[in-house]
Amino acid sequence: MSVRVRFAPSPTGNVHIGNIRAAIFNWLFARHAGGKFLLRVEDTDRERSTPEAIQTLLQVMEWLGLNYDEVPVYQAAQRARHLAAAEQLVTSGHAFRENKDGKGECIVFRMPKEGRVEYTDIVKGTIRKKAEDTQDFVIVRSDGNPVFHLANVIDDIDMRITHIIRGDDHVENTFKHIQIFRALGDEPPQYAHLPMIVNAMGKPYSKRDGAAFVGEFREQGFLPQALFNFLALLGWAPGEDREVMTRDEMVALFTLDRCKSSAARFDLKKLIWMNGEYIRQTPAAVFRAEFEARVKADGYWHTDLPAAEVDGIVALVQPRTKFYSEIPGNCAYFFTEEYPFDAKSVEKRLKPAGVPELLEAVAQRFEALPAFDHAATEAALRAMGDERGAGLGGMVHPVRVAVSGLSDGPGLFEMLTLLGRPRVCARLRRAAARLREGTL
RNA sequence: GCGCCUAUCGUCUAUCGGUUAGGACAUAGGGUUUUCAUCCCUAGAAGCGGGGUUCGACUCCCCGUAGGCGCGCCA
Repeated sequence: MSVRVRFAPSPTGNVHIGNIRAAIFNWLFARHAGGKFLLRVEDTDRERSTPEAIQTLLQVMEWLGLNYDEVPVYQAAQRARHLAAAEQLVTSGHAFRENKDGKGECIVFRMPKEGRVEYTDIVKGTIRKKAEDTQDFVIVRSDGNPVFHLANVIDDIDMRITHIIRGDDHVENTFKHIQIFRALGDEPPQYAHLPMIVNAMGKPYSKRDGAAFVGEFREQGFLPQALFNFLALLGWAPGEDREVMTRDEMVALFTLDRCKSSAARFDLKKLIWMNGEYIRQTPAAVFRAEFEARVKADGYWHTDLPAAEVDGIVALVQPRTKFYSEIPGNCAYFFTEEYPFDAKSVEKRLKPAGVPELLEAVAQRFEALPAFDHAATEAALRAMGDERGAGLGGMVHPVRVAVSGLSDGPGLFEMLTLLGRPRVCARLRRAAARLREGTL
């Protein structure tokens, strides 16, 4: 029988990283096996399941490249089918009607009370408990609506799901689900319960731990490939010390028996590192599009910059970018004369005595240069550093801060060349003037 | 409270009874560089505790401890 798995989120407007990680594992499993990856939208909560929420869900999946097969199933549309199954269970004696607490008549599923229930979880091994430790549970509410457990199982039957890969907060539910499958005369599918993702404190990862939703990572400028790769490695390891992998490699390597069963902490530092790896691999044109979007959103962008200059900026910025949202703060000086100055850098590099004179002397020297390029500017600063006994560093640091407002960034001479002589000299003189006025 | 699950460097993990317990992130130091990033080198850093089983346990079993999950007419 060919593999059929599903991702069954309830659309609430935000997709939690724990859920999307489950989707990733399902997807990898299906693609590895050459099976089907299906989407089932569990939209029975009419309050939260808005069209916008469903759109968000679909967008997130597309962004991460989680393409699904077949037509998505909307659980709310299966209501009649769920209720029919409940009737069938009543008829066969596996369920009964009851008026609990006077709330009206609901349908309760009867759990076996003798022996033990067990199942073999692909990642957790055999899980068993005494039947007496399980309890009957409601499958149709007194308002006539099917409950999660019922709907979930019926849909899995209808979709001919072969493997259920989900978070391990469902291990207990599985006992219930298995009994429903059997009561309906179906063999339960295979189960694989994934460990939870926890925060730095070892507690379940939530909103309070920073970004918890996929959309937030996207906004911060994480690449889908990086997030995908990173999340895939939370609870799974292909062995052989493989970490940064292409999607195809992950598909080829993925197996459930290499999944761990203990909780994994979300290490943002490692995600940031990995994202940097992916950004450096990104084609320049792709990076440039995102770069432009980010700078525009921040208001610095102007369209009259020659394309070649933008290319130059991108070439300097891309190699040192870890995530896109840090771009505007690092690049303002490429686009405006009103670039902000970092207070600490000003204090350290521009406040010392003699700096205004030094900046003006540099401007003068630069203006006298026959050509304003990397070699010439470097030679000029080296010479001045020697003359003044300040060394190259003594020249470079004040100039960098004066010209960019920051103490770190691309190589200074690449930066100067890109900015061009007029802008560089004007900035040096203006910084000197402002230092004298005390407005810096 | 009852039940189920889990337990290797700070973090993600490798190890399927025999290893100097390996890799990556992070950290520290060094090299390259004008800064940052990259790149390279180096260092420190781990088997929760106690019993077994075994010639030999991180690995298997039991107990304890800690944590997680579940115990809804939520999903």
